[in-house]
Amino acid sequence: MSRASERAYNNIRSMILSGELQPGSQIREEALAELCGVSRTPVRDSLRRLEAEMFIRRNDSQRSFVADWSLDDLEDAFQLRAMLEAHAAKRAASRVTREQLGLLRFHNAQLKQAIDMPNPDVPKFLDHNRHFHAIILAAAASERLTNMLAQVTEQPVVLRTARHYDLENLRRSHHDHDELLIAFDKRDGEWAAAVMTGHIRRAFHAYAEAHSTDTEIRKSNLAA
Amino acid sequence: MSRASERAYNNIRSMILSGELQPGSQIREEALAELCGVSRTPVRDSLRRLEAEMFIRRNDSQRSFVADWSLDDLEDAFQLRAMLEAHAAKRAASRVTREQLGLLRFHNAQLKQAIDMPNPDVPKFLDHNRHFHAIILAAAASERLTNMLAQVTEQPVVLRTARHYDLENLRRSHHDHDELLIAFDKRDGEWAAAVMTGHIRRAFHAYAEAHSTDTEIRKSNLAA
DNA sequence: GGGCAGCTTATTGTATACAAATGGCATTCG
DNA sequence: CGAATGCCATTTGTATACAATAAGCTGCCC
Repeated sequence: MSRASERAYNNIRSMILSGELQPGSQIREEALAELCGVSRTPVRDSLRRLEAEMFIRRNDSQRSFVADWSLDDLEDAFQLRAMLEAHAAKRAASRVTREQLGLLRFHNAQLKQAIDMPNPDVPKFLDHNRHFHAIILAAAASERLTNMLAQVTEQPVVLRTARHYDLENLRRSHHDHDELLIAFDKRDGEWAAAVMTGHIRRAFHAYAEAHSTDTEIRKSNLAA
Repeated sequence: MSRASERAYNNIRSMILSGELQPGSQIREEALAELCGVSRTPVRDSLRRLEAEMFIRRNDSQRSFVADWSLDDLEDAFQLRAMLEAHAAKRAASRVTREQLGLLRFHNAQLKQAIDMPNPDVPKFLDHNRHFHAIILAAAASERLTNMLAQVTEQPVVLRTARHYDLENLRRSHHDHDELLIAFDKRDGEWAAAVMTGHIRRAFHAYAEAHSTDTEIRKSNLAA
Protein backbone atom coordinates (compact mmCIF):
# COMPACT_ATOMS: atom_id res chain seq x y z
CA MET A 1 0.00 0.00 0.00
CA SER A 2 1.13 3.46 -0.78
CA ARG A 3 2.40 6.09 1.55
CA ALA A 4 -0.53 8.09 2.88
CA SER A 5 -2.85 5.14 3.09
CA GLU A 6 -0.35 2.98 4.91
CA ARG A 7 0.57 5.75 7.28
CA ALA A 8 -3.07 6.30 8.13
CA TYR A 9 -3.63 2.60 8.72
CA ASN A 10 -0.61 2.21 10.97
CA ASN A 11 -1.36 5.38 12.87
CA ILE A 12 -4.96 4.52 13.57
CA ARG A 13 -4.14 0.94 14.40
CA SER A 14 -1.50 1.89 16.92
CA MET A 15 -3.74 4.54 18.42
CA ILE A 16 -6.28 1.81 19.05
CA LEU A 17 -3.70 -0.61 20.40
CA SER A 18 -2.18 1.96 22.72
CA GLY A 19 -5.59 2.88 24.04
CA GLU A 20 -5.21 6.45 22.83
CA LEU A 21 -8.50 5.86 21.10
CA GLN A 22 -10.63 4.41 23.87
CA PRO A 23 -12.76 1.32 23.30
CA GLY A 24 -16.32 2.29 22.56
CA SER A 25 -15.51 5.85 21.58
CA GLN A 26 -16.68 7.23 18.29
CA ILE A 27 -14.26 7.79 15.46
CA ARG A 28 -14.66 10.61 12.98
CA GLU A 29 -12.97 10.37 9.64
CA GLU A 30 -12.02 14.02 9.47
CA ALA A 31 -10.48 14.05 12.94
CA LEU A 32 -8.34 11.06 12.06
CA ALA A 33 -7.40 12.65 8.78
CA GLU A 34 -6.01 15.65 10.62
CA LEU A 35 -4.24 13.49 13.18
CA CYS A 36 -2.57 11.50 10.41
CA GLY A 37 -1.89 14.49 8.20
CA VAL A 38 -3.71 13.01 5.22
CA SER A 39 -7.09 13.53 3.61
CA ARG A 40 -10.22 11.56 4.38
CA THR A 41 -9.78 9.26 1.40
CA PRO A 42 -6.94 7.13 2.75
CA VAL A 43 -8.49 7.31 6.21
CA ARG A 44 -11.65 5.79 4.85
CA ASP A 45 -9.64 2.98 3.27
CA SER A 46 -7.98 2.31 6.58
CA LEU A 47 -11.26 2.31 8.47
CA ARG A 48 -12.73 -0.23 6.10
CA ARG A 49 -9.73 -2.44 6.59
CA LEU A 50 -9.78 -2.06 10.35
CA GLU A 51 -13.46 -2.81 10.33
CA ALA A 52 -12.83 -6.09 8.49
CA GLU A 53 -10.20 -6.89 11.09
CA MET A 54 -12.75 -6.10 13.80
CA PHE A 55 -10.74 -3.32 15.36
CA ILE A 56 -13.65 -1.05 14.56
CA ARG A 57 -17.38 -1.51 14.47
CA ARG A 58 -20.00 0.50 12.66
CA ASN A 59 -23.51 1.20 13.83
CA ASP A 60 -26.59 1.18 11.61
CA SER A 61 -25.84 4.59 10.23
CA GLN A 62 -22.23 3.89 9.33
CA ARG A 63 -20.68 5.71 12.21
CA SER A 64 -17.48 4.09 13.44
CA PHE A 65 -16.52 3.14 16.97
CA VAL A 66 -13.46 1.58 18.50
CA ALA A 67 -14.31 -2.03 19.22
CA ASP A 68 -14.74 -3.01 22.82
CA TRP A 69 -13.96 -6.58 23.81
CA SER A 70 -15.49 -8.56 26.59
CA LEU A 71 -13.85 -11.58 28.18
CA ASP A 72 -16.25 -13.75 26.18
CA ASP A 73 -15.05 -12.18 22.96
CA LEU A 74 -11.51 -12.86 24.02
CA GLU A 75 -12.24 -16.50 24.71
CA ASP A 76 -14.08 -16.78 21.44
CA ALA A 77 -11.10 -15.40 19.56
CA PHE A 78 -8.73 -17.75 21.34
CA GLN A 79 -10.94 -20.74 20.74
CA LEU A 80 -10.85 -20.05 17.03
CA ARG A 81 -7.17 -19.31 17.17
CA ALA A 82 -6.43 -22.61 18.90
CA MET A 83 -8.38 -24.48 16.27
CA LEU A 84 -6.74 -22.69 13.38
CA GLU A 85 -3.20 -22.87 14.74
CA ALA A 86 -3.65 -26.57 15.48
CA HIS A 87 -4.79 -27.03 11.92
CA ALA A 88 -1.76 -25.11 10.71
CA ALA A 89 0.53 -27.28 12.80
CA LYS A 90 -1.05 -30.42 11.41
CA ARG A 91 -0.60 -29.25 7.83
CA ALA A 92 2.89 -28.01 8.55
CA ALA A 93 3.95 -31.38 9.95
CA SER A 94 3.69 -32.97 6.53
CA ARG A 95 4.99 -30.02 4.54
CA VAL A 96 7.71 -28.35 6.55
CA THR A 97 11.08 -28.25 4.79
CA ARG A 98 14.54 -28.83 6.25
CA GLU A 99 15.27 -25.12 5.97
CA GLN A 100 12.11 -24.25 7.81
CA LEU A 101 12.90 -26.76 10.54
CA GLY A 102 16.31 -25.16 10.87
CA LEU A 103 14.77 -21.72 11.19
CA LEU A 104 12.29 -22.96 13.76
CA ARG A 105 15.14 -24.38 15.83
CA PHE A 106 17.04 -21.15 15.52
CA HIS A 107 14.19 -18.96 16.71
CA ASN A 108 13.33 -21.35 19.49
CA ALA A 109 16.93 -21.26 20.69
CA GLN A 110 16.91 -17.47 20.54
CA LEU A 111 13.70 -17.15 22.49
CA LYS A 112 15.06 -19.49 25.12
CA GLN A 113 18.15 -17.33 25.35
CA ALA A 114 16.01 -14.21 25.75
CA ILE A 115 14.47 -15.52 28.98
CA ASP A 116 17.42 -17.54 30.30
CA MET A 117 19.22 -14.43 31.36
CA PRO A 118 19.34 -12.58 34.66
CA ASN A 119 17.42 -9.78 32.94
CA PRO A 120 14.89 -11.48 30.68
CA ASP A 121 14.33 -9.69 27.38
CA VAL A 122 10.60 -10.16 26.84
CA PRO A 123 10.31 -8.13 23.63
CA LYS A 124 13.04 -10.25 22.10
CA PHE A 125 11.22 -13.38 23.22
CA LEU A 126 7.99 -12.15 21.66
CA ASP A 127 9.75 -11.29 18.44
CA HIS A 128 11.25 -14.73 17.98
CA ASN A 129 8.01 -16.27 19.11
CA ARG A 130 6.22 -14.40 16.36
CA HIS A 131 8.72 -15.62 13.80
CA PHE A 132 8.35 -19.17 15.07
CA HIS A 133 4.60 -19.15 14.53
CA ALA A 134 4.91 -17.37 11.21
CA ILE A 135 7.19 -20.09 9.89
CA ILE A 136 4.72 -22.79 10.85
CA LEU A 137 2.02 -20.85 9.12
CA ALA A 138 4.15 -20.53 6.02
CA ALA A 139 4.83 -24.26 6.11
CA ALA A 140 1.09 -24.92 6.33
CA ALA A 141 0.87 -23.27 2.91
CA SER A 142 -2.67 -21.99 2.96
CA GLU A 143 -3.13 -18.33 2.19
CA ARG A 144 -6.68 -18.47 3.42
CA LEU A 145 -5.64 -19.95 6.73
CA THR A 146 -2.99 -17.25 7.05
CA ASN A 147 -5.56 -14.53 6.53
CA MET A 148 -7.93 -16.04 9.03
CA LEU A 149 -5.31 -16.45 11.68
CA ALA A 150 -4.25 -12.86 11.24
CA GLN A 151 -7.81 -11.92 12.10
CA VAL A 152 -7.75 -13.65 15.46
CA THR A 153 -4.13 -13.02 16.35
CA GLU A 154 -3.92 -9.32 15.74
CA GLN A 155 -6.59 -8.43 18.21
CA PRO A 156 -6.21 -5.27 20.27
CA VAL A 157 -6.59 -6.99 23.60
CA VAL A 158 -4.19 -9.72 22.63
CA LEU A 159 -1.49 -7.36 21.52
CA ARG A 160 -2.04 -4.88 24.31
CA THR A 161 -1.65 -7.48 27.02
CA ALA A 162 1.20 -9.45 25.50
CA ARG A 163 3.74 -7.86 27.80
CA HIS A 164 1.92 -9.13 30.90
CA TYR A 165 3.23 -12.64 30.37
CA ASP A 166 5.08 -14.02 33.34
CA LEU A 167 8.34 -15.89 33.07
CA GLU A 168 6.92 -19.26 34.01
CA ASN A 169 4.54 -19.07 31.07
CA LEU A 170 7.31 -18.08 28.73
CA ARG A 171 9.37 -21.07 29.78
CA ARG A 172 6.44 -23.39 29.21
CA SER A 173 5.92 -21.84 25.81
CA HIS A 174 9.49 -22.62 24.90
CA HIS A 175 8.89 -26.17 26.06
CA ASP A 176 5.84 -26.51 23.81
CA HIS A 177 7.93 -25.33 20.91
CA ASP A 178 10.49 -28.02 21.65
CA GLU A 179 7.79 -30.62 21.57
CA LEU A 180 6.35 -29.22 18.36
CA LEU A 181 9.77 -29.55 16.78
CA ILE A 182 9.92 -33.22 17.71
CA ALA A 183 6.43 -33.79 16.34
CA PHE A 184 7.45 -32.09 13.10
CA ASP A 185 10.56 -34.18 12.97
CA LYS A 186 8.44 -37.32 13.25
CA ARG A 187 5.96 -35.85 10.75
CA ASP A 188 3.24 -36.48 13.30
CA GLY A 189 0.51 -34.01 12.44
CA GLU A 190 -1.87 -35.18 15.14
CA TRP A 191 0.73 -34.70 17.81
CA ALA A 192 1.73 -31.30 16.49
CA ALA A 193 -1.92 -30.23 16.48
CA ALA A 194 -2.44 -31.42 20.05
CA VAL A 195 0.64 -29.63 21.33
CA MET A 196 -0.39 -26.47 19.54
CA THR A 197 -3.89 -26.60 21.00
CA GLY A 198 -2.51 -26.74 24.52
CA HIS A 199 0.00 -24.04 23.69
CA ILE A 200 -2.71 -21.61 22.65
CA ARG A 201 -5.09 -22.56 25.43
CA ARG A 202 -2.41 -21.73 27.97
CA ALA A 203 -1.83 -18.44 26.24
CA PHE A 204 -5.51 -17.72 26.56
CA HIS A 205 -5.52 -18.16 30.30
CA ALA A 206 -2.43 -16.02 30.67
CA TYR A 207 -4.06 -13.32 28.56
CA ALA A 208 -7.35 -13.64 30.37
CA GLU A 209 -5.70 -12.90 33.70
CA ALA A 210 -3.72 -10.04 32.21
CA HIS A 211 -6.87 -8.72 30.62
CA SER A 212 -8.84 -8.68 33.82
CA THR A 213 -6.15 -6.74 35.67
CA ASP A 214 -5.84 -4.48 32.64
CA THR A 215 -9.56 -3.85 32.67
CA GLU A 216 -9.53 -3.08 36.36
CA ILE A 217 -6.68 -0.65 35.90
CA ARG A 218 -8.54 1.01 33.08
CA LYS A 219 -11.67 1.27 35.17
CA SER A 220 -9.86 2.77 38.14
CA ASN A 221 -8.23 5.27 35.81
CA LEU A 222 -11.64 6.30 34.57
CA ALA A 223 -12.91 6.59 38.12
CA ALA A 224 -10.00 8.79 39.15
CA MET B 1 -23.96 0.29 2.83
CA SER B 2 -25.32 3.10 0.77
CA ARG B 3 -26.71 2.94 -2.67
CA ALA B 4 -23.89 3.49 -5.12
CA SER B 5 -21.39 1.54 -3.12
CA GLU B 6 -23.69 -1.40 -2.66
CA ARG B 7 -24.70 -1.42 -6.29
CA ALA B 8 -21.08 -1.45 -7.35
CA TYR B 9 -20.27 -4.29 -4.98
CA ASN B 10 -23.17 -6.44 -6.07
CA ASN B 11 -22.57 -5.75 -9.74
CA ILE B 12 -18.90 -6.58 -9.66
CA ARG B 13 -19.46 -9.61 -7.51
CA SER B 14 -22.08 -11.07 -9.80
CA MET B 15 -19.96 -10.31 -12.85
CA ILE B 16 -17.22 -12.39 -11.27
CA LEU B 17 -19.59 -15.18 -10.27
CA SER B 18 -21.21 -15.34 -13.68
CA GLY B 19 -17.83 -15.49 -15.37
CA GLU B 20 -18.49 -12.26 -17.22
CA LEU B 21 -15.22 -11.12 -15.73
CA GLN B 22 -12.91 -13.98 -16.54
CA PRO B 23 -10.59 -15.43 -13.91
CA GLY B 24 -7.12 -13.99 -14.27
CA SER B 25 -8.22 -10.97 -16.26
CA GLN B 26 -7.23 -7.49 -15.16
CA ILE B 27 -9.78 -5.17 -13.64
CA ARG B 28 -9.64 -1.42 -14.14
CA GLU B 29 -11.42 0.81 -11.70
CA GLU B 30 -12.62 3.26 -14.29
CA ALA B 31 -14.05 0.58 -16.56
CA LEU B 32 -16.02 -0.89 -13.67
CA ALA B 33 -17.16 2.57 -12.66
CA GLU B 34 -18.70 3.07 -16.08
CA LEU B 35 -20.24 -0.41 -16.09
CA CYS B 36 -21.85 0.24 -12.73
CA GLY B 37 -22.79 3.81 -13.48
CA VAL B 38 -20.99 5.21 -10.45
CA SER B 39 -17.72 7.00 -9.86
CA ARG B 40 -14.44 5.34 -9.01
CA THR B 41 -14.81 6.04 -5.30
CA PRO B 42 -17.46 3.41 -4.51
CA VAL B 43 -15.82 1.05 -6.99
CA ARG B 44 -12.60 1.30 -5.04
CA ASP B 45 -14.45 0.49 -1.83
CA SER B 46 -15.97 -2.56 -3.47
CA LEU B 47 -12.63 -3.75 -4.82
CA ARG B 48 -11.07 -3.53 -1.39
CA ARG B 49 -13.90 -5.57 0.03
CA LEU B 50 -13.75 -8.14 -2.74
CA GLU B 51 -10.03 -8.37 -2.27
CA ALA B 52 -10.51 -9.18 1.42
CA GLU B 53 -12.99 -11.86 0.38
CA MET B 54 -10.40 -13.18 -2.08
CA PHE B 55 -12.54 -12.66 -5.14
CA ILE B 56 -9.83 -10.36 -6.40
CA ARG B 57 -6.08 -10.31 -6.11
CA ARG B 58 -3.64 -7.46 -6.50
CA ASN B 59 -0.14 -7.62 -7.91
CA ASP B 60 2.88 -5.75 -6.55
CA SER B 61 1.85 -2.53 -8.19
CA GLN B 62 -1.72 -2.57 -6.91
CA ARG B 63 -3.36 -3.65 -10.13
CA SER B 64 -6.39 -5.87 -9.62
CA PHE B 65 -7.16 -9.22 -11.22
CA VAL B 66 -10.06 -11.61 -10.96
CA ALA B 67 -8.95 -14.47 -8.73
CA ASP B 68 -8.33 -17.79 -10.42
CA TRP B 69 -8.89 -20.93 -8.35
CA SER B 70 -7.16 -24.26 -8.70
CA LEU B 71 -8.55 -27.53 -7.40
CA ASP B 72 -6.05 -27.27 -4.55
CA ASP B 73 -7.47 -23.90 -3.57
CA LEU B 74 -10.92 -25.42 -3.63
CA GLU B 75 -9.89 -28.26 -1.35
CA ASP B 76 -8.15 -25.82 0.94
CA ALA B 77 -11.30 -23.75 1.23
CA PHE B 78 -13.42 -26.81 1.92
CA GLN B 79 -11.01 -28.13 4.49
CA LEU B 80 -11.27 -24.90 6.40
CA ARG B 81 -14.99 -24.80 5.89
CA ALA B 82 -15.43 -28.31 7.27
CA MET B 83 -13.43 -27.41 10.34
CA LEU B 84 -15.31 -24.19 10.95
CA GLU B 85 -18.77 -25.60 10.33
CA ALA B 86 -18.02 -28.53 12.60
CA HIS B 87 -16.97 -26.06 15.25
CA ALA B 88 -20.18 -24.13 14.69
CA ALA B 89 -22.23 -27.29 15.04
CA LYS B 90 -20.48 -28.16 18.27
CA ARG B 91 -21.12 -24.75 19.74
CA ALA B 92 -24.68 -24.74 18.45
CA ALA B 93 -25.44 -28.07 20.13
CA SER B 94 -25.17 -26.50 23.56
CA ARG B 95 -26.73 -23.16 22.69
CA VAL B 96 -29.51 -23.79 20.20
CA THR B 97 -32.95 -22.64 21.40
CA ARG B 98 -36.29 -24.39 21.00
CA GLU B 99 -37.31 -21.83 18.39
CA GLN B 100 -34.15 -22.41 16.41
CA LEU B 101 -34.68 -26.16 16.57
CA GLY B 102 -38.17 -25.62 15.24
CA LEU B 103 -36.88 -23.51 12.39
CA LEU B 104 -34.22 -26.07 11.57
CA ARG B 105 -36.88 -28.78 11.37
CA PHE B 106 -39.03 -26.59 9.19
CA HIS B 107 -36.30 -25.83 6.66
CA ASN B 108 -35.18 -29.43 6.63
CA ALA B 109 -38.74 -30.55 5.88
CA GLN B 110 -38.98 -27.96 3.12
CA LEU B 111 -35.76 -28.97 1.46
CA LYS B 112 -36.83 -32.59 1.58
CA GLN B 113 -40.07 -31.60 -0.09
CA ALA B 114 -38.15 -29.73 -2.77
CA ILE B 115 -36.42 -32.89 -3.96
CA ASP B 116 -39.16 -35.41 -3.20
CA MET B 117 -41.15 -34.33 -6.19
CA PRO B 118 -41.28 -35.64 -9.75
CA ASN B 119 -39.65 -32.37 -10.80
CA PRO B 120 -37.07 -31.56 -8.11
CA ASP B 121 -36.76 -27.88 -7.31
CA VAL B 122 -33.03 -27.50 -6.73
CA PRO B 123 -32.99 -23.72 -6.18
CA LYS B 124 -35.63 -24.15 -3.48
CA PHE B 125 -33.52 -26.90 -1.92
CA LEU B 126 -30.44 -24.69 -1.92
CA ASP B 127 -32.37 -21.82 -0.42
CA HIS B 128 -33.66 -23.82 2.53
CA ASN B 129 -30.26 -25.46 2.86
CA ARG B 130 -28.71 -22.03 3.18
CA HIS B 131 -31.20 -21.07 5.86
CA PHE B 132 -30.52 -24.31 7.70
CA HIS B 133 -26.82 -23.62 7.91
CA ALA B 134 -27.38 -19.97 8.74
CA ILE B 135 -29.49 -20.91 11.76
CA ILE B 136 -26.80 -23.22 13.06
CA LEU B 137 -24.30 -20.43 12.65
CA ALA B 138 -26.57 -18.04 14.51
CA ALA B 139 -26.96 -20.59 17.29
CA ALA B 140 -23.18 -20.91 17.51
CA ALA B 141 -23.20 -17.24 18.49
CA SER B 142 -19.75 -16.19 17.38
CA GLU B 143 -19.60 -13.18 15.13
CA ARG B 144 -16.02 -13.93 14.30
CA LEU B 145 -16.83 -17.47 13.27
CA THR B 146 -19.64 -16.15 11.11
CA ASN B 147 -17.31 -13.79 9.32
CA MET B 148 -14.76 -16.48 8.74
CA LEU B 149 -17.24 -18.94 7.40
CA ALA B 150 -18.57 -16.35 4.99
CA GLN B 151 -15.07 -16.11 3.62
CA VAL B 152 -14.87 -19.77 2.71
CA THR B 153 -18.48 -20.30 1.76
CA GLU B 154 -18.97 -17.43 -0.62
CA GLN B 155 -16.29 -18.49 -3.00
CA PRO B 156 -16.82 -18.01 -6.72
CA VAL B 157 -16.21 -21.63 -7.61
CA VAL B 158 -18.46 -22.87 -4.86
CA LEU B 159 -21.35 -20.68 -5.85
CA ARG B 160 -20.88 -21.16 -9.57
CA THR B 161 -21.00 -24.93 -9.35
CA ALA B 162 -23.76 -25.25 -6.79
CA ARG B 163 -26.33 -26.22 -9.41
CA HIS B 164 -24.31 -29.25 -10.48
CA TYR B 165 -25.38 -31.22 -7.45
CA ASP B 166 -27.02 -34.50 -8.27
CA LEU B 167 -30.16 -35.77 -6.55
CA GLU B 168 -28.46 -38.57 -4.68
CA ASN B 169 -26.19 -36.05 -2.99
CA LEU B 170 -29.10 -33.84 -2.09
CA ARG B 171 -30.90 -36.74 -0.44
CA ARG B 172 -27.83 -37.59 1.57
CA SER B 173 -27.56 -33.97 2.61
CA HIS B 174 -31.08 -34.06 3.91
CA HIS B 175 -30.21 -37.19 5.82
CA ASP B 176 -27.21 -35.50 7.42
CA HIS B 177 -29.47 -32.70 8.53
CA ASP B 178 -31.81 -35.19 10.16
CA GLU B 179 -28.94 -36.64 12.08
CA LEU B 180 -27.71 -33.19 13.07
CA LEU B 181 -31.14 -32.46 14.47
CA ILE B 182 -31.00 -35.56 16.63
CA ALA B 183 -27.52 -34.66 17.84
CA PHE B 184 -28.78 -31.16 18.72
CA ASP B 185 -31.73 -32.67 20.50
CA LYS B 186 -29.38 -34.76 22.62
CA ARG B 187 -27.09 -31.72 23.06
CA ASP B 188 -24.25 -33.86 21.78
CA GLY B 189 -21.75 -31.40 20.37
CA GLU B 190 -19.19 -34.03 19.41
CA TRP B 191 -21.72 -35.94 17.41
CA ALA B 192 -23.00 -32.80 15.71
CA ALA B 193 -19.46 -31.82 14.79
CA ALA B 194 -18.71 -35.24 13.34
CA VAL B 195 -21.87 -35.28 11.24
CA MET B 196 -21.15 -31.79 10.00
CA THR B 197 -17.60 -32.71 9.02
CA GLY B 198 -18.84 -35.56 6.88
CA HIS B 199 -21.57 -33.37 5.46
CA ILE B 200 -19.10 -30.78 4.22
CA ARG B 201 -16.55 -33.33 3.03
CA ARG B 202 -19.20 -34.92 0.83
CA ALA B 203 -20.09 -31.49 -0.51
CA PHE B 204 -16.46 -30.98 -1.38
CA HIS B 205 -16.29 -34.10 -3.51
CA ALA B 206 -19.51 -33.21 -5.26
CA TYR B 207 -18.17 -29.74 -5.95
CA ALA B 208 -14.81 -31.07 -7.03
CA GLU B 209 -16.39 -33.23 -9.72
CA ALA B 210 -18.64 -30.42 -10.84
CA HIS B 211 -15.68 -28.08 -10.89
CA SER B 212 -13.56 -30.32 -13.08
CA THR B 213 -16.32 -30.65 -15.67
CA ASP B 214 -16.91 -26.94 -15.38
CA THR B 215 -13.26 -26.23 -15.98
CA GLU B 216 -13.19 -28.50 -19.00
CA ILE B 217 -16.22 -26.78 -20.43
CA ARG B 218 -14.60 -23.43 -19.89
CA LYS B 219 -11.42 -24.60 -21.58
CA SER B 220 -13.22 -25.98 -24.60
CA ASN B 221 -15.10 -22.70 -24.89
CA LEU B 222 -11.84 -20.84 -24.94
CA ALA B 223 -10.43 -23.21 -27.55
CA ALA B 224 -13.45 -22.80 -29.82
C1' DG C 1 20.60 -8.15 -32.47
C1' DG C 2 19.97 -7.32 -27.54
C1' DG C 3 19.43 -4.51 -23.86
C1' DC C 4 18.89 -0.27 -21.57
C1' DA C 5 17.28 4.90 -21.15
C1' DG C 6 13.97 7.91 -21.44
C1' DC C 7 9.54 9.17 -22.80
C1' DT C 8 4.55 8.32 -23.22
C1' DT C 9 0.47 6.37 -21.65
C1' DA C 10 -2.34 3.75 -18.62
C1' DT C 11 -3.79 3.07 -13.93
C1' DT C 12 -4.07 3.83 -9.27
C1' DG C 13 -3.61 7.11 -5.11
C1' DT C 14 -4.97 11.48 -2.88
C1' DA C 15 -7.29 15.73 -2.04
C1' DT C 16 -11.23 18.44 -2.06
C1' DA C 17 -15.82 20.01 -2.95
C1' DC C 18 -20.34 18.88 -2.71
C1' DA C 19 -24.51 15.73 -1.81
C1' DA C 20 -27.04 12.81 1.19
C1' DA C 21 -28.21 11.07 5.37
C1' DT C 22 -28.36 10.88 10.27
C1' DG C 23 -28.71 12.57 15.03
C1' DG C 24 -29.76 15.94 18.34
C1' DC C 25 -32.28 19.74 19.89
C1' DA C 26 -35.84 22.76 20.41
C1' DT C 27 -40.38 23.82 19.84
C1' DT C 28 -45.06 22.76 19.74
C1' DC C 29 -49.15 20.21 20.33
C1' DG C 30 -51.86 16.87 22.86
C1' DC D 1 -45.42 17.16 31.36
C1' DG D 2 -44.48 13.98 27.56
C1' DA D 3 -44.20 12.80 22.93
C1' DA D 4 -43.86 13.92 18.26
C1' DT D 5 -42.09 16.86 14.47
C1' DG D 6 -39.29 19.89 11.94
C1' DC D 7 -34.97 22.25 11.60
C1' DC D 8 -29.99 22.59 12.07
C1' DA D 9 -25.45 20.63 12.82
C1' DT D 10 -22.52 16.80 12.21
C1' DT D 11 -20.86 13.01 9.72
C1' DT D 12 -20.44 10.03 6.02
C1' DG D 13 -20.99 9.04 0.83
C1' DT D 14 -19.87 10.34 -3.98
C1' DA D 15 -17.86 12.68 -7.76
C1' DT D 16 -14.13 14.75 -9.90
C1' DA D 17 -9.68 16.82 -10.64
C1' DC D 18 -5.05 16.26 -10.10
C1' DA D 19 -0.67 13.79 -8.53
C1' DA D 20 2.20 9.86 -8.40
C1' DT D 21 3.58 5.60 -10.02
C1' DA D 22 4.27 1.76 -12.96
C1' DA D 23 4.06 -0.38 -17.54
C1' DG D 24 5.00 -0.42 -22.26
C1' DC D 25 7.15 1.38 -26.18
C1' DT D 26 10.60 3.60 -29.01
C1' DG D 27 14.95 4.53 -30.35
C1' DC D 28 19.64 4.65 -29.28
C1' DC D 29 23.99 2.63 -28.01
C1' DC D 30 26.93 -1.27 -27.55
